[in-house]
Amino acid sequence: MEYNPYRALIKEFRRIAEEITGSGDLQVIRARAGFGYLSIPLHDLIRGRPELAREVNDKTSLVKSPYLANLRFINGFLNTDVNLVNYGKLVLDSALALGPSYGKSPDVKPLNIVVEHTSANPLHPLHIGHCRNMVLGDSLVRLLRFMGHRVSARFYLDDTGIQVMYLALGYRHVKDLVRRRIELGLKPDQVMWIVYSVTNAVAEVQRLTRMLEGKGEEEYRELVRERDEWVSVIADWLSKDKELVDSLVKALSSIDVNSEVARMAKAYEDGELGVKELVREAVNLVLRGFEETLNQFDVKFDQYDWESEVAVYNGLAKRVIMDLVKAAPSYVEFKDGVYVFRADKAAAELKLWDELRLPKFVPPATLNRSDGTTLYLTRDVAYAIWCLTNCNPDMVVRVIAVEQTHPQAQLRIMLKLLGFDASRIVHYAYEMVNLGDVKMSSRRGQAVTVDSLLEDAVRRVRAIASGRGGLNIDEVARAVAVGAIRYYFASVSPSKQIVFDWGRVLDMNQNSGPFIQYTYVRAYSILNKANVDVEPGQYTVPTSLSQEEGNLLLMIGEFPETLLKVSEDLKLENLVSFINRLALEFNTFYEKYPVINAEPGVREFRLALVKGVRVVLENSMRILGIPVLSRM
RNA sequence: GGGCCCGUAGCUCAGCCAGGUUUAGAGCGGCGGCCUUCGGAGCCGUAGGUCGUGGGUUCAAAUCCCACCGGGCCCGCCA
Repeated sequence: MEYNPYRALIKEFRRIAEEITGSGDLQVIRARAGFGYLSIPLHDLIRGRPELAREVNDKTSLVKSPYLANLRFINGFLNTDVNLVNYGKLVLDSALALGPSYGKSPDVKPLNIVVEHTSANPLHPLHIGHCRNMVLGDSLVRLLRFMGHRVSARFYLDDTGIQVMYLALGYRHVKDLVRRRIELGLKPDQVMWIVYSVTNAVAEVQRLTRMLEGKGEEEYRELVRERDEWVSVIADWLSKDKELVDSLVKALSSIDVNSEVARMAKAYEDGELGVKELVREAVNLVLRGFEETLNQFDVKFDQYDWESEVAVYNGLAKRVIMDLVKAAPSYVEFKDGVYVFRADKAAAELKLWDELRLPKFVPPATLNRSDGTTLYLTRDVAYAIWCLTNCNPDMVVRVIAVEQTHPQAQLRIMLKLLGFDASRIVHYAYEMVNLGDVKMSSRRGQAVTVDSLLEDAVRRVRAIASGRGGLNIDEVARAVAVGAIRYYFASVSPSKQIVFDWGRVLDMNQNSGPFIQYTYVRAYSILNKANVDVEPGQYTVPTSLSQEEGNLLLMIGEFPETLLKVSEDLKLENLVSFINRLALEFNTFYEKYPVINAEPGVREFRLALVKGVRVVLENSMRILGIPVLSRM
């Protein structure tokens, strides 16, 4: 048995090649189709040494190895096939014996890892941008746990930001209406979205109206145009919930929203009781909505870190500024009541680019508002310090949109200057999700929510599944929809922008979550019907294998190595494409060869093979959070 | 103006970090087939590509380097 059969195979090949060539440090690559399975380029070695080339060529036929076959020297490459009878047995025995742990690499040193993800501001329902974050983050959590690391999944809850105060202010005036709607079954974050967006719109209308005074004609027109946009935001919400919006607008009309919000922000940071209660109540309502959505996708957090608790009330955020002044006075400027951190200067003078993986340009950062309240970045530094101190992580993976590259770079520089090991903090950046040519704006009420995406997917799946009897359609539809959505977001490199396309997400054909689930069901039902449990060693690999059987053995053998690389690079999309290839190959095999009705001997082998495929599919699905179904 | 990311088939994307062999891979969509066999959300076949452009490095470039073109994001009291 081997935890990583592929690696064992490579080791064997390298050993033999080194023996033949008398040279060490050879690089094994996958052979191109038609040239065997593995290959070692020897061009450098044999250049100008024809006698060595001849020697290598002669020696290949003498090699004896249980795992390698048909070693030959072609075009400067040492190519080899695999002895599938022996290697295939090693692979299957390993997959069968290890089962749910097949793919784990026991020599990976277990680390303490914090994965912080989703971390949406508690203002409105999660939208498809958050969905990408959530899927990536939760899959990383599952992946790293599978590999044996101790992972803490954390949601950084920004309850201190100015935007939350808009939500809380609006909520103060329509509490009863909000409560009634939630009691009637509306999702709390959905209701609070209206409150947040309308309050924001009223604030914008007020601000723009004030700006109109004494402006020239052109500027005046521009401001009115901008104001009209916000008026139409209110109008849109009005058409959805007239009672709530009417009474909210009426209540806010007598208030200077912007200055009240600023006052509340200060009061909340100071821990003033009334405001604190109000904000917590509002935030908790939105959070209840988040959790409903997260549960649908089986996303669990070990901890919600409330920013006010981990960064503000403990005084850390303010101390960050003072400590920075002390530790790096030449990089902190003070003017007009505001501290500015010269990240640009620090990065350049201390040459931190490589150590902290910084972009070549990092802009300066303002650390506080002139009214004394803290800014997000400063609180974020405080949170990082809190996290490094309290969670004792070897690595902190933060799933955060790529547009925050600069603030995240500034954060690492500050941490470094404050004496912390900032290189442990990894900004796992993902590109944004667009709706065609419009950028989403939850503030303006323009966003596709995760809930609506899921419901649409469920509807779509129901249409396909309704023809099948004897199963709980609703439960299955939900699991398949979740699988489709998770697969889609995990399959695209985080560095690529996504133009959101319902058709692609809801595609249930090959290269999709449902396709993987379906393939698993096929494997499962064969094994279920055969009703025998194949154990390691209870079968022999036939000498005449089909192409498909051989490919499946090789792929099962590659799984641990693939997974190891995926977990080192944090590239989930490579796991996705691996299982898609495996599923394609398995379905080809499935169509062509009987398993249960195969002749004795072959039957046992094929059952073992199917079981091996099932093990790899199941482990992969668990890592990607694709629900595992036995019927669908 | 500066920095970062993306550009591969009509469309959506792997492959690039650690270059490798003669035909650069998937899916969707086209077109043509397969329901007497373990579940057809499947399978088989077929058409479709100057790997954005131009240089360079190399025995060898989609992959590394440089320049340019196209798209996106960021660049001090939002997050």
